[in-house]
Amino acid sequence: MIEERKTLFVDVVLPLALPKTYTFRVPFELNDFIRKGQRVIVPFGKSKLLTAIVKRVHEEIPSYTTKYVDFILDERPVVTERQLALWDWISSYYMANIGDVMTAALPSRLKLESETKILLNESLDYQQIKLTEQEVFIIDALEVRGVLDLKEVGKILDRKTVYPVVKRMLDKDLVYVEEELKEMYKPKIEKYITLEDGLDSEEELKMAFEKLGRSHKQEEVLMTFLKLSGYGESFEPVLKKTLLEETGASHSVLNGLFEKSILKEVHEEVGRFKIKDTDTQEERDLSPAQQKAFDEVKTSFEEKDVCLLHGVTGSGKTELFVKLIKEQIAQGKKVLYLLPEIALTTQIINRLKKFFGDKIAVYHSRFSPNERVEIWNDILNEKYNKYDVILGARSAVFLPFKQLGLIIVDEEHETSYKQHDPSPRYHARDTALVLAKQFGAKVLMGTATPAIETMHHAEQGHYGYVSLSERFGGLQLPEIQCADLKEATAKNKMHGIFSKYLLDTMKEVLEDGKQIILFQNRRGYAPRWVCEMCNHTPQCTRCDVSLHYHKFQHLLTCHYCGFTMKPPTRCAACGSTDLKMVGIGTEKIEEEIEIHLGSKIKVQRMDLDTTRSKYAYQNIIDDFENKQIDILVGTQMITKGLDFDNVALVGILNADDLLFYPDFRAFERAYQLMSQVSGRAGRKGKRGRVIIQTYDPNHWIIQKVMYHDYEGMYKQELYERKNYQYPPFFRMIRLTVRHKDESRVDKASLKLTLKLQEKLGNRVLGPEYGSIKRIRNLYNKMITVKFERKASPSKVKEYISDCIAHFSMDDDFKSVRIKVDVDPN
DNA sequence: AGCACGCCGACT
DNA sequence: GTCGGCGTGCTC
Repeated sequence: MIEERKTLFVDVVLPLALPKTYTFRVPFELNDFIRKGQRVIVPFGKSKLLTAIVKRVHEEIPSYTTKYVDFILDERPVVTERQLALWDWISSYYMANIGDVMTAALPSRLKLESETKILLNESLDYQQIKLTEQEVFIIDALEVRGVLDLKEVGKILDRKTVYPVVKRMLDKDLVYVEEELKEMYKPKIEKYITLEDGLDSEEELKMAFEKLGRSHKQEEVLMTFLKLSGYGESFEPVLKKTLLEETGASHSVLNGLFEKSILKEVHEEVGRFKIKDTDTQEERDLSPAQQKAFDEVKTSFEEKDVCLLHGVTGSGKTELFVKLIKEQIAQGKKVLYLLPEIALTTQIINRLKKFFGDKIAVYHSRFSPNERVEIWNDILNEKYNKYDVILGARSAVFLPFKQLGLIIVDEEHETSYKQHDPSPRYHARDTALVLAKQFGAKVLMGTATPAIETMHHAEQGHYGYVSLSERFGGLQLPEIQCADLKEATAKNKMHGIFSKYLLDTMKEVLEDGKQIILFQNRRGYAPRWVCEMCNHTPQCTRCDVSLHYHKFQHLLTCHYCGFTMKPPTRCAACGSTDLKMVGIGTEKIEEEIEIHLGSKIKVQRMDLDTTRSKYAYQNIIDDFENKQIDILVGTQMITKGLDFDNVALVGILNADDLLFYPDFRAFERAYQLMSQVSGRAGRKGKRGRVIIQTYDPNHWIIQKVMYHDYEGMYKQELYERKNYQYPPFFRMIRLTVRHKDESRVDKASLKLTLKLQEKLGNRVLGPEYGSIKRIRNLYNKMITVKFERKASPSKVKEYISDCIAHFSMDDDFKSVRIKVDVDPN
């Protein structure tokens, strides 16, 4: 009997900014192998081959002629059905192209493209490995040319489908993809000293000392080494540089120890040893307050899927999380633990690693593509059951989970959960709710200062609500005071940027041997270069902003497009040579501290500039913890989940910058930020102090911060939101119209607004320029749509899409780009 | 996102 | 006369 062959088609998602899926025909011989969720190689456009994800397999013959699927990359799907459903949700809710969602969701290593370049793995001896004929061809070519892209590989092999070959070679580690190589060689290598292998016991170490004989220098170096490495407790290799500095010994002394096989030199990526893992920690009993909260969370989960844990800073939310996670693990379920900006939260990672050892995986965008695919695959192949807990930043919601039981959203209020720039502009907290729903999993949100929206959901009974208002160990909340800058200025009591009150308190605290954190908001007071004659400030050539001055590099830079220039010697406007620097950047604060407190005080800045490298952040934290720094000066960054024991004072240099800027969330954020910063003061023993410098000490937000009155802040703010029709009562969608021609932006945005208003009426606001009129040479105007929460969001979105489509038909506006941001921050 | 097709300025 | 500028449209 002849079985009829089926003609199969697949709808695939392409990793491009395309709104829809594309249909390809499946070659008969692949009929039995094609599966939803697999990666396939498809020809696209004139000469491109792309990695696509199969979204649907079907037999519906399209009205157009299709191309054929070139190759199936995977035996089994790499994207689960649930993930595809989540992609769809994100795509429709956030009005993003499905292709953009794929780009964001899939680790780059899973996306081979025809321009992907491969390089030889130099560390292999090819003579020793059995190679196929094709592999020999490619390796020979690579030895001559160094790099080949996949098209070139195709030419060498004289065939179109090169992926199977290349993929096998990648799997066998014969070759690397170019970006992986970059990752491999990018890390700075530093020399560390550690004990020679086999010197594990004290016995053996004793023998080593005997071997030294009368060499006092060597003995001294070894002793210092043991001290620095924390021998006996938490042993860690010591930086070679540190050891030599510390002992003042010459290199030859160290060489002596190498020769005697006592110490050895290892070359490691900077900071590699900083992550302490595997020394697991026994969990501590919960305090009565914690236990009560824990029980309440569990009770709430019996009825509701989502619970808000409102716990003041230092109340020990983490321990509670740990206990909940353990329960999930015991039931064979996995847990996703979301954090706002993972690079800033190594402390939490380390703490959790102590509890879960290597059953915890960390996933975020700073990891190399290799590491990311590894974690992806380990989660996908549940039979390995490698990880129980996934700790990650927002992109971790895209992992191929199988058995999710609980999602923890830590610091739920953080705005960095919302992806701002490339589309999809998704909110990881809200996406996590959808993800949890797919699994029937629970969501626990933890924060000391819930977002107004979240609190409102809790109040409405959509979420459970558990409060943990007692700080662990009976610690008191810090005492918060204001320094009235208006008064201080009038009475001539300002010392540069410091009020006399703050300065005096700082002196007091330092004399006491305690540490200080100074907080400076970046907004507004960035250091600039200004002409004394005409007040002109150098501007970015591509954006309508003043350039910021970086003293260290002596450069003016644009924070929007990255443009840099040397500070001019004469004013571009009037030609004067009288130029000066103004503004309080963290650099300036550093100088002022030196002026007012002397140069002996050790100050460290912590901002985007000083933490650019992968481990710089952790190094600063460590130094501060080890009391090598007296005063830590920083921006937002220092507010995030850092626990220091010795900080007696937190100073907020100018609170007004936080308060007065045009954004409906300004007050909420100011409150969150100030209480978050305040929480850094006083951990063990004494009550911490916080001094807020402001021109308006009676401002209601400042008052709420001073009295730790979240409840009051929430009520007041909710009232305002209701009055002015903002979230949580109204939904918002922001459209940005962009073009390099200013008048065209004006006309286009007006036309679009009018079109939108046809049906939405006064729910459409704008168009108006944003705070920065021009970015990267593009003028941008914003239109905001606000609509009632009870209205159908999908209908409104559909209408907006129609308006945009209709508007783009106009010849004048074809090149005008429109960006859509649903639930903008 | 690329890439080709297509219509207007400074060069041999 | 041509080379090439980037504006616009399409990709199963």
